[in-house]
Amino acid sequence: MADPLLETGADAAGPGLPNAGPLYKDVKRQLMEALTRAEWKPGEAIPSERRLADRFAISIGTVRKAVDELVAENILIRQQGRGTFVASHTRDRLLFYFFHIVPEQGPKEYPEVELLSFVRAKADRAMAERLQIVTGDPVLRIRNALRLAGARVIVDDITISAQRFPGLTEKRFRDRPSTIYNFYQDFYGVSVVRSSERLRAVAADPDVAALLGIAPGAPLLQIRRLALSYNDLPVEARVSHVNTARHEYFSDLGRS
Amino acid sequence: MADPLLETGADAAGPGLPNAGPLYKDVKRQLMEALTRAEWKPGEAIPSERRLADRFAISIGTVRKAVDELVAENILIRQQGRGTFVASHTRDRLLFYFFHIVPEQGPKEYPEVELLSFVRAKADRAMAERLQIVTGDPVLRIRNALRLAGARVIVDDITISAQRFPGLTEKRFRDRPSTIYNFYQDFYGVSVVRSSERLRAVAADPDVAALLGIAPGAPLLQIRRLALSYNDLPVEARVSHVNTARHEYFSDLGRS
DNA sequence: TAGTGGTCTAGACCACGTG
DNA sequence: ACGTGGTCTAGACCACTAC
Repeated sequence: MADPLLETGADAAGPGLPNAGPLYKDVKRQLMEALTRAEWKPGEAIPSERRLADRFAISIGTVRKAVDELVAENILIRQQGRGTFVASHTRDRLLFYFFHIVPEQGPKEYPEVELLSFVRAKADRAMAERLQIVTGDPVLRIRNALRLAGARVIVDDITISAQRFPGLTEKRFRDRPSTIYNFYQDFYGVSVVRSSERLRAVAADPDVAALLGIAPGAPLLQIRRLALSYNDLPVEARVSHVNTARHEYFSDLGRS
Repeated sequence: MADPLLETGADAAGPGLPNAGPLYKDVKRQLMEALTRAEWKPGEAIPSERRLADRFAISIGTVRKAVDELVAENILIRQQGRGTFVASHTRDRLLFYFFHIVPEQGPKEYPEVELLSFVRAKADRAMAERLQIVTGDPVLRIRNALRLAGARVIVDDITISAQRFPGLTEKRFRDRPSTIYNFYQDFYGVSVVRSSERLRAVAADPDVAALLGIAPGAPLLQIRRLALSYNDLPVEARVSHVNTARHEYFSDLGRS
C-alpha cells in the first residue's frame, strides 16, 4: 500500500461513511460467500495465501487472520506445505466432530447404520420453525438404528426439508456410498459445519425399546440435534435415543 | 532484533541443539507458569503487551500470538483500552462456561445451592485415579441440591482431595461468600479452567428421587464432570443427577 | 493526554510436502 | 527446486478507557 493516507486501517471507505469494521472480517465474509456459492468445493484447496492477498489487495497477515477464524470454526483446514482445504466430511472428521457417543470402556467405534424407515410427511409448526421452513411444507422422516460393536445402541429419527433435498428417494438414500452428512454434501452441495444439541433423560417408548432390545420405560438418553450449514442455515433435525447402559455421551468444555 | 543471523525464528538455540519449537509456544508456557505460581492473580491485569515484549525480548506480535491462545482457552481475558486480565470466576462466567442446564423454555437461570451433607471419606481406586491421588487418600464428599425457579432440579455429589484443600470444614464451606469454584479460587488459589463431562441416562435411586420429589426409577440425566486447573490438574469430580422434565443440557459443537 | 489492546502492513526466514 | 503454510519482526495507526 503506497500511501497510508489513502487507505489505512479499517476506515478505507473514506470520511463520513460508516466504519466498515476490521478488514479481515470482511475478507472472512467474502471467503464464506465464495464457499457458499461453491467456488471451491469440499476437499479442494483454496488459493494460496499469497494469491488471496493479491486478489483482495491486502497483506498476507490479514488474509491469515481471516483464514485463522475459518480454520478455528472447522470450515477450512490448513496443511503446511500443501495448502488450505475446504473441510470435507471424511469418516474420521465426522466421528470426531458430530458423533459424541463413546463406549464406557475401550476405544471409540464407528457406528453401523441400518435404515428402518423413510417416509414423506408435512412439517408441524415446531419442526417448521426448527428447519426454518413453512408449516405444512413437505419433509422427509428417516429412522435409522445404529449398531456399535454389533449391538443396536441408538435409534435416530431424522427430519429434513424435502425441498432442500429435491429428488431424494428411499432407494437413493439407501444406496448412498458413504455417511449421511457426506451424502448431503456430495449430492446436494449442503455442508454441515456445526451442530447444536440438547439432551435429556427419557423413558423408552415401546417402539424404541423393542428396537434396542430393552424394557419399555427404561431410561434412555435423548439428544435433539440441529445440524447447521454455513450461515447457520438449518439442514437437519435429528432426535437420537441412546441406550447408555454401556456407552456415554462426552463433552469437553472450556477448550479453545 | 538487530541481526537476523543471530537469532531468527525458532532455532535461536543454535546449531546442533534440538529445535525448541515456536517461540510463542514457549512464551505461552512461561505465561502459564507465571499464572500457576500466582504471579498475577485472577481478576488482576497482566503486564501490557509492550512490557511483556520487553521482558521476553521479543516482538509484540509474538506476545500477542501467545496471549491469543490463552484467551482462546478462557484463561486470560482481553479488554481493549484497559488491559489483559486473568480470568476470574464471576457468576456470569461460571454460568456460561460450566453450567449447561437450561429451562426447556425461557431464559437461563442461576441455580440456588443448598448444602445437604459434608463428610470425610477415603478415595477408592477409581476416584483416586480420577483425582490423580493415591487410593485411600482422604477426600471430602459434598452433596448439594440445586434449585431452579424455586424447585429442586439437580443433586450434585462432589468429591475433592482433602489434601488439596487443607483445613476445609463444613462450616467454612457453608459460609463461603460466593460460588464453589470461586471459593476454590479465592481461598485455595485453585482455578478451574476447563472441564470434561460424560453423560448418560439412569433410573433415579430412592435417595435422589426423594430429594427431587420424583418417583424412584424415573429417568434422570447423570453428568460425571471432572474439573481441571491449569496443566490439566484435576480439582474436583462431580456427579450430577438432573431432572430433565422441564430442563435440558445443551451443548454447542463445531464452534471455534 | 497517555496507555492499553486491535488492526494492518511488508518483508524476512523456517518447516514441510511434492516433484 | 519450488510452492505452501508457519513464525517472527518492526513499526504504523486506530479504538477504547481512564484520568
